[in-house]
Amino acid sequence: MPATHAVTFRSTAYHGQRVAPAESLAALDGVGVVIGLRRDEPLFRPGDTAEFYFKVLKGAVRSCHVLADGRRHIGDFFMAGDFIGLDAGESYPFAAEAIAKAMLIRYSRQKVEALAAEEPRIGRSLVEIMRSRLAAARERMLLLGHMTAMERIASFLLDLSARGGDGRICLPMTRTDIGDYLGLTMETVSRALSQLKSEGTITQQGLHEVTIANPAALMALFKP
Amino acid sequence: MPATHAVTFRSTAYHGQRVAPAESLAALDGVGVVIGLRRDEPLFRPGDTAEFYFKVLKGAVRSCHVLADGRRHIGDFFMAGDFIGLDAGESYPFAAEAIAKAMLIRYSRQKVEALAAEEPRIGRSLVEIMRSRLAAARERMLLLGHMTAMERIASFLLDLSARGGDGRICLPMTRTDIGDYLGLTMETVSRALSQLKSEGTITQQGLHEVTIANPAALMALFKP
DNA sequence: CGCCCATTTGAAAATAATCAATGGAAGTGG
DNA sequence: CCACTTCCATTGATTATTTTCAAATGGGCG
Repeated sequence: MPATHAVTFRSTAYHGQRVAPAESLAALDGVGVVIGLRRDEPLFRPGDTAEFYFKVLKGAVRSCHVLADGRRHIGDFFMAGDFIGLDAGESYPFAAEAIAKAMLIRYSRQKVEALAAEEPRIGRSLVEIMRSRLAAARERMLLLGHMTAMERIASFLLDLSARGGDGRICLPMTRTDIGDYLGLTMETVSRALSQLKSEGTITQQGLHEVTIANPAALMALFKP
Repeated sequence: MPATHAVTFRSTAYHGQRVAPAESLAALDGVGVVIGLRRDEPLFRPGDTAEFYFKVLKGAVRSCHVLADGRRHIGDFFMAGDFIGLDAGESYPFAAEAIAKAMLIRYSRQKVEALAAEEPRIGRSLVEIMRSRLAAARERMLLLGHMTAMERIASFLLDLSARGGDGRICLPMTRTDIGDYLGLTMETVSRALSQLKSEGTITQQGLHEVTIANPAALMALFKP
């Protein structure tokens, strides 16, 4: 298999600064298997033995947790370049499902751990990645605990924009997904987006793509 | 210095299962300095170089983040046995202050990292601790994003009870602290506690100590 | 091309925040 | 050691934001 999946190796930090790409993890390339998923197809279920790590190549994946009474929480959206499962223990504590048609690499966790044991740099990269995850988690707790609906949406859009690269933001997930990620209802998400649209802060190109027309206005809404 | 601080070495997981004590970290004992803090005295401020790790021996510490408009978020309450700073990068991303008179051990971070570099088991313990922190963070995101006020309070009490050991729960922090930790106002916290008291689910021994009279009732409120 | 499902929008209801006043505990200084 | 002062907690009334319920619109996929 050519170097297709050796090229980009982004950190999986969501909010906050991106850590330096863990170059030492490049040692992992070549030990992975490519797999494909259809929309809504599960990658794994909660409680499954955490035998693998994954990296998203194309498409998007969500991690989610469903409560006894049906409420659903989405822990993360994983886009191209993001890792899944690095922070699992014995088994995965949540489910992972494809949001849209997706392609991933699957790494044997055992092999990675073995590499980490004999090559301290890999172990350190893992720690670095986990640090950045924790930083992201802290920021998201702040968001979920203390921000208004509009602030959450603004933060979400800025975040995706920072990850996606240019101005066009791709939103492969549904409004319900976004709501379950931000602790809001679908309706509230929709209303917030509509308001941003009517104020001219964002423009919409189809349901699943928006552009930030006025970044300053968005940033003014989100003040950490 | 005697083995006073080699005795208990609890994981710092907040919610969720406790990981096995990281025995290999016992190698750290003997390299720490004991320090004391008065009520509200800062341990460090956001942006300070993260030169040290700390372990709480006695008392309690909070980590907090103040937004531009004055809203305050408390990231964690650290009680006896808990570690502070393990997940920091170059500098601390938040402030840490004593909630009540506290005693801690201060470890040189450099020394710990050096130990970790030559002794993979220590590195692995760090990863384990961070894994459990991430698991706790995930659970708290779920809480902050999808739980009602009463559910948050129930979870908080059960959590403290699990950490504290026996039935008596010590609440050294103010109601405002609890609110800032759970994403609620002081008044909402107070009302929820009053309701639990009037229902006979908890009893109160002074402002800063409660007992769970009916654990089943609390657990019924908190359903993950 | 047509059906189905996600989205949008509106109106009503609920939860928690805010505003406000009282009561009580802890800590200070004489 | 006691009294004073200050801060914290409690409780009540009101307001605001978000959820819930409901209907209509529109896009995307087969």
